[in-house]
Amino acid sequence: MAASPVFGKGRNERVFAVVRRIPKGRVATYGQVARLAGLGPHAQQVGYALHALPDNTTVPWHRVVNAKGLVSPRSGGDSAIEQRIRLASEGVLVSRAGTIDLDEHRWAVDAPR
DNA sequence: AAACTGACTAATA
DNA sequence: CTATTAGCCAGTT
Repeated sequence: MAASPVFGKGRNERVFAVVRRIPKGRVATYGQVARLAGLGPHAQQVGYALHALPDNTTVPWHRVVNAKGLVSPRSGGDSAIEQRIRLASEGVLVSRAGTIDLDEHRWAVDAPR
């Protein structure tokens, strides 16, 4: 075999694996997850993957936000509000406008500095 | 089986 | 600050 013994069946599984590794009280951006998942600069794929996520998933999708530190408004969905509430419940402070202090909550594998 | 839609980022103007 | 352009995959119809 020698082919690429990749995990999972698609890229989705890979994204979920990374999101699941996000520690509580911390948030990661789509671009960050995409990079860790090995998708490269293709952050949109992460968004699409979460879109296909079932409701019974154990993945903390609410810990994923966009690069602006803003909670994705999604399309006409109130789920964005739910996400905000979940984050606040974990100790993540969210501004009234929906902005999060990435400097404070950005999930850094190695934050030197 | 083909086409459409959808949770994004980054650079440029 | 906003607007525009280019790139990707999977689920649903």
